[in-house]
Amino acid sequence: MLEFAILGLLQEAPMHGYELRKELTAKLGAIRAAISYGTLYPTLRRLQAAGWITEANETPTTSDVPALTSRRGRVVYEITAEGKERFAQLIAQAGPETYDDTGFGVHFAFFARTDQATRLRILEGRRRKIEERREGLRDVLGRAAERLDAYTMELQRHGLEACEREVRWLEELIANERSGRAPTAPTTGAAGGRPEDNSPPPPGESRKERP
Amino acid sequence: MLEFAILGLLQEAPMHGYELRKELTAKLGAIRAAISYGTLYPTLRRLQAAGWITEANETPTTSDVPALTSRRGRVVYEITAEGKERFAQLIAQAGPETYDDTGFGVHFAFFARTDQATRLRILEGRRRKIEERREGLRDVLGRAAERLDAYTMELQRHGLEACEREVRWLEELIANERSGRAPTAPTTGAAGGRPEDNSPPPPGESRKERP
DNA sequence: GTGTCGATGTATCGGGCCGATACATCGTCG
DNA sequence: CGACGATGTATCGGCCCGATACATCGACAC
Repeated sequence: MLEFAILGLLQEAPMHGYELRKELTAKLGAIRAAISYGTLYPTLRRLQAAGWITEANETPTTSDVPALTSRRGRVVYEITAEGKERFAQLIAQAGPETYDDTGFGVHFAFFARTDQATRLRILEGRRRKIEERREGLRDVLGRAAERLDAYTMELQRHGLEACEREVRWLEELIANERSGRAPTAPTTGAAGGRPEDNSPPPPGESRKERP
Repeated sequence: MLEFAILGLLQEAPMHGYELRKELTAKLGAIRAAISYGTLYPTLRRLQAAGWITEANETPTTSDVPALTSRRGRVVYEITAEGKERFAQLIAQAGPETYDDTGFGVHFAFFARTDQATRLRILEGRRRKIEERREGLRDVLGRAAERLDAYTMELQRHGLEACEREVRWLEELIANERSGRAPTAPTTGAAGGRPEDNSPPPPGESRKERP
């Protein structure tokens, strides 16, 4: 999962570890806590060993001061062609982990780089999974009610409500997706229409308007 | 976290691994997926090594079929006195992990075995943590809006809404707690299923651990 | 009879991810 | 000029997961 997120972020710009963590936190703050360095640095090493990222020479920034770089300094990583290929492959293939809380959140965060068919497939898979969880909770609340104390039941009830709300949210997103609009855009005409402009790598950054 | 849940469940009845997993899934279904056996069995071994649980002889069902027990059969675990002490200690001391999603859920699921002061402390700690997450999301949605694509923003928006809702839920629970009522119970009598298996260890209500 | 299928049941292994910890540089403010 | 917080890289022990293997049992089919 982290591998996916790192490859996705490095396609926007080369970065060093600390920066990567900040961007990761900003982008995924809704679905998980800040990534640990104890995870990040070994993962970077793993990605580098696999050939998906490489160390980029830190820009000497105009008038040199070259020799002083002997200090440990920042290590800037950039994605390789193989890395981009790997990212595309990770987007396309959806394993079961694509639909759990973290996996779905990470995939969703990179929907702007995902084609519409895949977006739809992921949203529907997620909906299915949440519906199953919802049914499980309904079962427990119904059949096993007298075996559970009031606090446990309240926890299930709250979880059930969250499931129902997420299903509704997904329904909306799926409907939007099918009608070719941007995420939540009951908005006015601002830049909405073209769903096909999400092609990933072009230098023109894909900022969609929604202020 | 799993250690906590196992000790809590084994105080209700001795159980073998498979059964433990089912009960765990029923009790914690709202907050996490089913526990993996690759976690459960090593954890049971760890708890046993620590002296907090022991293997209970499966009831030989009086005098018959003795030698046949050579088969691998089920291994029933029961909690020890040290285990109960450990559980009480884990309830009392609240580290940072007590307030993250999983940690809070597990603690909440055993609120029926937790004294009111501790319940209140945990609920307020959780509220504080969620409020911080909420502020973080508001920051991102406000300040960094133009740096994010529409899907990422929608994810944050949805996460923000979930935070706001959880804060309201916690507020309710805290108010109930202060007024001395059971969770959200316009329902039947006391806080629990059957009164006999509830309130197991100390009839003495308020153990004062206030620092 | 026997085949096989799903539920029950215990167990290991590689690997991802975490928190704690350590250490070094830099700008700023008192 | 010294303390402090932000920036920055890195390791280690340990929890937990998914995949996998294997064994027993009742039930239902053939």
